[in-house]
Amino acid sequence: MRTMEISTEEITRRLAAFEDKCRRRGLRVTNQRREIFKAVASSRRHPSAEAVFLEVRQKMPRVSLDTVYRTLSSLEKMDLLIRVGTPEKERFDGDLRPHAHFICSECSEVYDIFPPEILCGQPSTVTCGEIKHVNIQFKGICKRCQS
Amino acid sequence: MRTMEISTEEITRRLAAFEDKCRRRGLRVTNQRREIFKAVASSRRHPSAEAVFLEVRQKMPRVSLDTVYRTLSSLEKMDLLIRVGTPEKERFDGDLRPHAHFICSECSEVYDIFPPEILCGQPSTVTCGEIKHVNIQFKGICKRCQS
DNA sequence: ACTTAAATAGGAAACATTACAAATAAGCGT
DNA sequence: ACGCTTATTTGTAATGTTTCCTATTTAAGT
Repeated sequence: MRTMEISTEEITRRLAAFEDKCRRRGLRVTNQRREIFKAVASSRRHPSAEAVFLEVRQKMPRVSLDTVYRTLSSLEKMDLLIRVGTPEKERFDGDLRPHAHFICSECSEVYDIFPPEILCGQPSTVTCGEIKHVNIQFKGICKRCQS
Repeated sequence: MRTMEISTEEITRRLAAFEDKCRRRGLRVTNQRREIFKAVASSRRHPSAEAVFLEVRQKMPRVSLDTVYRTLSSLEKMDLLIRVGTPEKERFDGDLRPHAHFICSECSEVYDIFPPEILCGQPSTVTCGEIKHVNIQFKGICKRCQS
């Protein structure tokens, strides 16, 4: 299995970009935000809010779950992560490259599927498993809400 | 706007297919199941469980919410509908033709996008609205759970 | 260092969804 | 058609995730 780790240099670079983005928007750069961002950006595991909470709490034992949820939402608004809605709970992905997700209906694990695998794979099979259902979602603001 | 209604003949045909499918699986054909199936199959509105509940309750005032949830899940297992996970609540779609969904981030309305529109549309625009994020999901059973 | 508005912690609330035990009814054989 | 068996439903309680609220803390500019 491919490693789930991302290089320290990459994280440092993205952390600096994150802090820049906060300042440009007039948002304060707090330790909580830094740690929550790092937890998502450094993982390829598509962590849930609770997983992020447990991870961050190792370094900041007093962090609250509310802060985690609030911060994850603001990171999403800043386009620093995307939300992956699984049937049971929300999970978060710091990898912004266009890609699909394979969600296991047994264990709810989330696997990445990058374009070549989608385009070249057998009709209903990719290396992650057997595809049963496809759910392609576009999110944005509809014409009715724009006017 | 395109009509949201589906012809009575089509509904009758699909209802018969649904009853057949139940009997083949040894599931009892109850009035609750019939009404819940009809509510989803006859709508193009991607109703939530609560919307189905309110619709069905018009004809069956004593139907319970639990029955609606249970039945929607079994209809999904029977491949008679698909689940559309929106950020706030689950919604259900009786249209099984391969198509994508556009979810408004303001009002959470769900619009259908059929392949030609996806393939021929401008990069980040379809007739539903302005696309901000794409979430392509494949669901199935992963290799780890298969073994 | 001081000020001030923004952000956080902790607990309570809201929300959708599921679980449970008692009551009901579908489908079968007679 | 009648009753029997057991799956299904009902009504309510419980669960689990996410959000709200207020006092307290803290980042960042003066």
